[in-house]
Amino acid sequence: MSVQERKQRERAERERLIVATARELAEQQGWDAVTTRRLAERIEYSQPVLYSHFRGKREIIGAVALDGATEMAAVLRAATAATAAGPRGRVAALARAYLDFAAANPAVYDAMFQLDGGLAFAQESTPEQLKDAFAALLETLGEVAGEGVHPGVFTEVFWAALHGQATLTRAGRLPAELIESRVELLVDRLAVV
Amino acid sequence: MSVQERKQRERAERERLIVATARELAEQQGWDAVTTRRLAERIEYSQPVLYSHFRGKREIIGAVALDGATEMAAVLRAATAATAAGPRGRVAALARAYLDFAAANPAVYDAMFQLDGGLAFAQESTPEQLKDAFAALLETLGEVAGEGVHPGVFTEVFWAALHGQATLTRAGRLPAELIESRVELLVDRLAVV
DNA sequence: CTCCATTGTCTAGCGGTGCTAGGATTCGGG
DNA sequence: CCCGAATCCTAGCACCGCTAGACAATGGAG
Repeated sequence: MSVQERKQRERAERERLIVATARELAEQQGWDAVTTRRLAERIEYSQPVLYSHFRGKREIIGAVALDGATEMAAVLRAATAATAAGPRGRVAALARAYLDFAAANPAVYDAMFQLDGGLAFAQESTPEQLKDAFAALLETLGEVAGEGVHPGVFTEVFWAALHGQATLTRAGRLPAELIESRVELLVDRLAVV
Repeated sequence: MSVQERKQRERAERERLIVATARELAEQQGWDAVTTRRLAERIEYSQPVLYSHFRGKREIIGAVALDGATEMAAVLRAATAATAAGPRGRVAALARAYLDFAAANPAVYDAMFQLDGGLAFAQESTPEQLKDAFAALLETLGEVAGEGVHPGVFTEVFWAALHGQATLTRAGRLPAELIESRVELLVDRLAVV
């Protein structure tokens, strides 16, 4: 029995290694550089080993996305918890933390929201990590939805606005200089305090 | 002389054919299906012909994006012009037209804002078509920026918010049912009327 | 009208991709 | 100790973007 358990542990460990390596490689050189060959070489196994853990490349991206969601949820909660000021301050802190996370972890952010990781969204079968990341947004944003506005819908709108700024800024579609004034404007207008 | 002119015309015509075919194929089966081989087959020339018009696939995507920008600018201006109601009504019409365009032409929208078409953004060398599409947004949104708010920055924020909704909705990240209430909320909060 | 140079186009191929079939090897249980 | 099962790798498929070099068509000069 113990032997089987050890093997299972080693297998799980190797799976974590794959995901971590994929993330690292994507963050260093972009997702285009994450090929199954390079990834296999980095973990010092042959290509087919990857396919004994994941159905294919898309599932690996999905795994990175789930890791990222967990991390993002923690980052967002930490940011709002650290802010003593009222709702307005918490929302501003949340927005900045979100954009900072996206800027600091572009590959992970892409895995979550830009690439196809084969994940379900906004439905029952959505993985727990994604629901929780959304919940982290909802906790703070629900306070400032305003009367008669569904907190969930408000969170979606605010989130989409942040997402737009995150992606357009990183892709060079929005000038990088005025990031701060854009997030200020967004918080001022959307949040009801 | 006339012979050369005819050849030039035919060449320009073929270039238009390439771009139109790429767009059509992308809209039908997604950008992944737009390979140089398939594209060449559809226009009934061999692959290398594509490279006598464009540096590579990315430039073809860029050409589709420019076409899309021209079209989008026209659509947005038509939508606002057709609305008699005041600034609030024009902004709402603009927002709906934008989201409709993105939903109706997903491949073109991707070429413009999601994929790498090798285009410059938000700088001097930005192609005229892109500047004009942004100008179309600015014309209507500048009216409702509110006092002390730079119209350009306001337009960027509003645009990013729309872009976020467009991409997240299409990728299944946001439920499709509440599109209308999300755009309503966005307009109500962001626009100062 | 003939010849040549230029232009245009195609065939074939390079190195890369995601993914998989099938053989070799290792290893635990009887 | 030996056999069967589990594990892993080599080799290869079909496809990708892109390009070198052979070949054919064509317009201009003599």
